[in-house]
Amino acid sequence: MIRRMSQARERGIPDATVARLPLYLRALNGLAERGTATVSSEDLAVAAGVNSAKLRKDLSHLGSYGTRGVGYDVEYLIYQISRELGLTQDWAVAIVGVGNLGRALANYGGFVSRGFRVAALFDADNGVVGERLVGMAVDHIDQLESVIDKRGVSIVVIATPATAAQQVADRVIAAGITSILNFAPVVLTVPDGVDVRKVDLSTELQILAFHEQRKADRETGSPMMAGDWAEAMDA
Amino acid sequence: MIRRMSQARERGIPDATVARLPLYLRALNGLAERGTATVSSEDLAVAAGVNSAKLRKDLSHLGSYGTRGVGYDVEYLIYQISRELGLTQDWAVAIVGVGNLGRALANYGGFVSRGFRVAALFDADNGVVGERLVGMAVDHIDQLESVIDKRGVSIVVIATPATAAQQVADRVIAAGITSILNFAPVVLTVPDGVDVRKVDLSTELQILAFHEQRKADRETGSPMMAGDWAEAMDA
DNA sequence: CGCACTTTGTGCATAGCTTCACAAAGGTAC
DNA sequence: GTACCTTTGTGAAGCTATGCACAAAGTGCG
Repeated sequence: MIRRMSQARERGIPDATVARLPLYLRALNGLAERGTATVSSEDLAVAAGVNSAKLRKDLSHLGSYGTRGVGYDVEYLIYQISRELGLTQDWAVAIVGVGNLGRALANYGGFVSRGFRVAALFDADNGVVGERLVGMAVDHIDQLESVIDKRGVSIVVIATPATAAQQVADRVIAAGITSILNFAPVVLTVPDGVDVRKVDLSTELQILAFHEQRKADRETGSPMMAGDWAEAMDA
Repeated sequence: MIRRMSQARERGIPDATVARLPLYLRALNGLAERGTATVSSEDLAVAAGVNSAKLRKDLSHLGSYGTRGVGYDVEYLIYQISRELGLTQDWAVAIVGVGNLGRALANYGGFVSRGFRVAALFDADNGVVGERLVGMAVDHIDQLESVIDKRGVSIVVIATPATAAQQVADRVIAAGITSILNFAPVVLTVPDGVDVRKVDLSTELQILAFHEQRKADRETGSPMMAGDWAEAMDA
């Protein structure tokens, strides 16, 4: 096969870049709504909250879609990023676990937006099964494999209690799923080839607490000493 | 001031390390519940899903808390990590926006767990104000500054619609808050010294979609061509 | 006491990411 | 057509993070 693309595109966009593309896409959509036709890397970088050199390097991994002296065509760049991210096709998403979080996710507007569609909802609780959300009846978890198969689900969101998460993961993987978004606070063990992304509220809070504490320490100049273990453990 | 600590502790733990400490903490809590007294870096690394050398290096940034030939004392390490993360004190957290997501967050068990306490709930909708959740009445957003001050809130979770997020951020920052966890899909602009962490569902889904597409491309060997813009834009 | 075994803590090489700085490329005005 | 202006795309340097591999430090047994 001939290597058509410029060397930048051969294969493999850095993970750090992929993680930022959604950010750029959102900023671009905002610009498009306001009717902006072209944008410079500098302005887009400000809108996305990143350094402009980084933005240009990120975009250069997709190809050479800018015009020197002018900037980037907003609509065209939206299309190119969407295509790269695989948003020009529709992804059928299943949500497992229709508790508070599952409901929030199902109702989340940006969810249904470009490229994603809630195609199935599952719960183990018979009090919830049958309930309708966003025009979709909740199926019993027993139906997991058959419904996933029937509706062409390719991404599964796990919003169950921590104790159920691994079991759900095992089942959906056995059913052929290779992309999982996990909200349960556990480390999922999965075979190679399966992508798991984790969203973890308490982790984020803990990281914030760390920095908040650092700021407080810096002001008072009195970090806690290392020797106070025994005392503190009494609490 | 005398530099007491070993050189590893002088100041500044790498961000990448800080981001993993909550993970280790969770794994350790699991071990503690099962009654394990000591654990090797190898076993803990498996439980946390990371490389053991990385785990040891991460822990070495906190100090030298292991015993060669034995491993780490589980309880002691839990305490040290908790202390480093600032979880030995209680953080009062306010949730702004009591929609589906806000409710899910307020009810989230792991939230209230070690170190964090929901101290205030705010909403702009008078239909929601006054409602009780987790033993806490929802206050009107007008009361934001006074309630934050009165209850000693130091971390704010923004779970509002995207359009309201920046405004809420501006107000809580003016009220002295320097740590924000943002669930709204917007880039918040904040002054130096304010930490913002973002949790973004659609970003995560888009990253998954990217990898899912890559897998599909690899199988069929037919990535979409770059020239099809005009056609695709008709859709 | 000494030897064999385990496991930590870290020096070092490597890989990946970020940022600077600038040449190359395109647009515009006259 | 030329001179000037703007902005991209990228080489190169610096920084951060990762993972190997091993010396140092501790345990336990005979």
